[in-house]
Amino acid sequence: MPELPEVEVTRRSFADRIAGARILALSMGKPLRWPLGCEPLSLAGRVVHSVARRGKYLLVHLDEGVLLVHLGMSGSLQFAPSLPERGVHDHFELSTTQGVLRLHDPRRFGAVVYAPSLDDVRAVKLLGGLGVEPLELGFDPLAFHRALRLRRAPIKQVLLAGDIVVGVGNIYASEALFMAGIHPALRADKLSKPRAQRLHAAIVSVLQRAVALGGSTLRDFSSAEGQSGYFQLDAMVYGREGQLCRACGTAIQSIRQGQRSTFFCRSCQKK
DNA sequence: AGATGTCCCTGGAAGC
DNA sequence: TGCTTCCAGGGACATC
Repeated sequence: MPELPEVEVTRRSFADRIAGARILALSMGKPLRWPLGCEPLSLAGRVVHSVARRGKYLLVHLDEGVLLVHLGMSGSLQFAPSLPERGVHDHFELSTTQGVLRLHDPRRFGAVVYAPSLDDVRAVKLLGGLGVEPLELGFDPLAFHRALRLRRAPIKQVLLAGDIVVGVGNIYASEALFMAGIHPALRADKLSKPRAQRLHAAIVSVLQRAVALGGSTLRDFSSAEGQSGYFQLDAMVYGREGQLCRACGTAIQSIRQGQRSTFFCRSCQKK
């Protein structure tokens, strides 16, 4: 599934090549998560200025307006001078003077939304509530601790909510909590400052490592749809229920938190 | 306001 | 073998 590192690798894979391109046509397949929000033909003639990222959203900046692209859980983007005939799961296509940008998304959890600007209500609704970027300087250990102290929900669910820090998905949340030795059901406001700092470091570490492996992930992902990603190959706890903890040998447990699976080691991770 | 539950969608796996 | 059910995932939204 496309996580923050894959979204970033995707961005880098075509940002430079599409910059400066003039849009020739835009066409949609089956409905995605949200409507585009404008008449597709009205974008013809506009120029792609740059491609940025915020959380798991790609921001395709045009000379006027911006396209917000989210890959959902099964989405992938291709950009090439020309592409093979469209398949049944290709639901968005942008033809430009420099190539074709295509979204392939079987489960259609993804989205492409047009907003006149980032200040527009549509963009603010999607991006306004996002927390800090975990791999940028704004992600500060002490500020992280202060933010956690205001939350009574289980730490795993607070991480997943994405309003304190973005990019910690279901897999990374379990892995980072294992790395920090913290039980996923612990109330966020019960983390001591040192433990919050450990968790902060674990999040940065786990995401940086994923970014470093992102290129191979992307290749795997596009060629092997639905295959377990690179991360599971050496996950410490995610997806390993019943298997032995790589650190202490205790059987890994699985619980449900907010309709999501959480994996942890009851011996290594304490409340 | 924060917390919680629901829903969107498809394909693959598991159960009958 | 063929059916049904469950599950995965991010995140907006409604409700309390």
